[in-house]
Amino acid sequence: MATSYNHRLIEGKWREKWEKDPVNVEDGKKPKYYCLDMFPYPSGNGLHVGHWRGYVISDVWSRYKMMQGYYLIHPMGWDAFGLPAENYAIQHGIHPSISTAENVANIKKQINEIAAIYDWDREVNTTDPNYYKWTQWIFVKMFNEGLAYEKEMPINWCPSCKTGLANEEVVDGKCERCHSEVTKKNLRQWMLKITAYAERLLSDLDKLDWPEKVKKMQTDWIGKSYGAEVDFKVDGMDETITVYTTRPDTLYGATFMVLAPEHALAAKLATDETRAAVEKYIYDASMKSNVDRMQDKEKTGVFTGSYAINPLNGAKTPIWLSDYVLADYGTGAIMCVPAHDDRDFAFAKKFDLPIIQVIAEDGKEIENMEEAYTDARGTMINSGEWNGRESADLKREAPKMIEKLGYGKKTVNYKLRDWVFSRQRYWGEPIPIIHCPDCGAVAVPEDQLPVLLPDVEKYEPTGTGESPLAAIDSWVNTTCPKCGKPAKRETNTMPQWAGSSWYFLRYVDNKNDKALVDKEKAHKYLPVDMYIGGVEHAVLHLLYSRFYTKFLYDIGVVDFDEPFKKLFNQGMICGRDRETGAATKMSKSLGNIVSPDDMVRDYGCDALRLYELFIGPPELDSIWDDRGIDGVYRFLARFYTMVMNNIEKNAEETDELVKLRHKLTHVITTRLESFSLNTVISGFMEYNNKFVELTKTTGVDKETLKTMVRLIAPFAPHVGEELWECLGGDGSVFAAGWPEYDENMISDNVITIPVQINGKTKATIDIAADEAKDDVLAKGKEALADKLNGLNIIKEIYVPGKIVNIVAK
RNA sequence: GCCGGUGUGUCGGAAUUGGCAGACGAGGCAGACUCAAAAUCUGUUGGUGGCAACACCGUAUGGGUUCAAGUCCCAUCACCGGCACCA
Repeated sequence: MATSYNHRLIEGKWREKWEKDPVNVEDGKKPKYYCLDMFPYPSGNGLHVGHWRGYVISDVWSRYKMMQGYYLIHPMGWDAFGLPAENYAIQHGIHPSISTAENVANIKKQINEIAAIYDWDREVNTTDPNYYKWTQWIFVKMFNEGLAYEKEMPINWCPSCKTGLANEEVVDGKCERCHSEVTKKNLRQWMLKITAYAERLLSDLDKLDWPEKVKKMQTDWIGKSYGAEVDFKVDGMDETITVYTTRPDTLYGATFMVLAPEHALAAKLATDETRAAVEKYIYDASMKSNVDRMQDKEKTGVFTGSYAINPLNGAKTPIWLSDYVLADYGTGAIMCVPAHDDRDFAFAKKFDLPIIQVIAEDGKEIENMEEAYTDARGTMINSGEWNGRESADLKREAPKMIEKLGYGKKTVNYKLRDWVFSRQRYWGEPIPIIHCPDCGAVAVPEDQLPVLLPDVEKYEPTGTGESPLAAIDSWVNTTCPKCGKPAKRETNTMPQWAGSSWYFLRYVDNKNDKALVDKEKAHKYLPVDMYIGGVEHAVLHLLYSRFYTKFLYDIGVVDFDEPFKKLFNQGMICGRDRETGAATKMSKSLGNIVSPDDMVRDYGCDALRLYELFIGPPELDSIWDDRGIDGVYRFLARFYTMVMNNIEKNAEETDELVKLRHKLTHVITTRLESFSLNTVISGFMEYNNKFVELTKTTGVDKETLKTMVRLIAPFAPHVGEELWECLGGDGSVFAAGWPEYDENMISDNVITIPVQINGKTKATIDIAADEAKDDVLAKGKEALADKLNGLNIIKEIYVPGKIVNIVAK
């Protein structure tokens, strides 16, 4: 009698063995494969079963690659700077470094329960001075290249976190982290000139094997548009206003102009009559929060009293101010063509401004226009020498024509803004800059890095726009590295994204104190072949990392300019809302968190790994169901027993079994390659049922069992190793190679196909795979003889190997 | 508003990309074992009608293409996600 499946014994045994005798070793001959997880923030809450999913997926993929003969880079580390640790410190008076260290230890223990094949020698922690030395080093390099610069400007400010935020961190006008409404604050900021990379960040997306959805999100975020800048002279003033437009073809339809209230000329355009109203409007706009500004769908505005001259036809168009024009996009000024733009139309209606149609769908003017005609297709009208032309052609040609006429220039614009990089918080990398009254901002010399984050007594953000570091005089006051005179340190810190924008590089050379990464190692092990993590980083982390990598490529640190060749986004695992039963994020407050520790104790790591995959398509969100894990546990137990019974039985290999073995290998490999991991598991179950049936009769031979065990090993590594040993396999199952299949062995000689009448299946017949069409049709008709009786056969269809359909009346 | 995605039994989900809809699992029902329960095993399980063989209906809704549609086309609805005055 075979022993039954005992996950505790098996898993304990193999954990010890793997520790002593690692399987993923470099021999200098194997090609490398770098499979990376998005590293976690070491939260005090620990992991729930949802966090496991991505790690299981990446480990399965890693082990598969390892079995295919690759040397694996599969590291793990900690994105440990950030607000939660700091908030915890504020509440409990414990230094963030201490709570962070505790959390790291705890989560590391939890992560080890996954039995993922992480190489802990490569571990990194963004809060380690030996790590953030290089985070600062990159900043200094960017500063030297003019990509990091200081600017005083109104930025997104979270009143609850009391810090500035990047554009990317504002979601629906709210703070990405705490969901407070974001306000504006005029602050001196460190900015990174990510816009200098806009074009490359956009066009290089083509090179990437990423989900289309993520590429699209980045494309939209970068937001490239083609158009023209057109210069309008201000009537009676020695000033020119340049507008940006994507529709220069509609220039004859421009009946007014609108400037953002923040535009440099805004106040200057006011006349004596309008001055009071203009100044009030500018002031009011400056007081409005982003949310107010977005929520006010109703257009507001004020007439400046001045007019601009349309360069094309000399028309005098009134200049207005309105906050629907954004100061920091394009030129902060637009020409308005109400007939062909929804917003301009609404504005014109509200303030009773003229509307001139210049594109007509059918050559005729629309009477009493009720909405703008925004389609670019049609014929030009009311447009001087352009009349009669196709507007789509004109749209394409107009920028060049305007440039030739000297009225402006062809240009492109991006929605992407420069990256607000300073945070007025404690728990982050100090920005390595010294402010000297004489020399200005001076970078801390490289040999003096890292600028250590000093201890403070009070972590609280001040709310004044200064970081808590500003209160430590002994740290702030220093000397200028250039002239030696007294100077002050920059007290802002970097955003959490700083450390995570390049961590994947450091894993391959994490102890190097001479360089960010050794060039040879970088060349040998990088870039990342497969990156696995949640879709929530689609524009933030993934865009920043691409920017950093491109910069490091430009300064010769690495020899590739995209960090992640392939990306996979796993879906979330949700809990159920206790009342509504709807799927919701697992959260403490909802009390629907499922702990992986409990699951591992009760069912074992292998069962939990299988269930994490079986639960649903890996790229979609799934809902956790406690009963579901029973199913995979039963499968593992039955599989284990089946193998044990067959070892005892010691059956002979047969042609049928060999075929079955090739089919199984084919099914698992193709599904795994297409990342259909849920159906990989159901495939195992299906074949196991077949093997269980066979065990009752002829039995299953050892080679077939060994194949199944090798195939299942990446998914259930402990069971894989245990059964491999029981079957007498050499060494570790992970060194045994991935089974291969022969295409010729996976097709059957005799196949069963359906026979239909008028597309409805009435019978099935067995045919030879290569049987002639006429024979098959004859067989089909014979099978349906009584049903075809009295019917007129109109058409007979045979799709080879698939189906017979008789069309009859 | 714009862009993208999804919609299949009681539930999670399959369906080689136009070829037997519901694989695999969960749950249910029935049975075996048991004093009993759990565990395990066996059978059954989309709906309606029928003793039955079988027939009809069925992949959000309405239409279409096709010998054949969950899959393709058109329209509509619902939910989810992204962007949101970017000129």
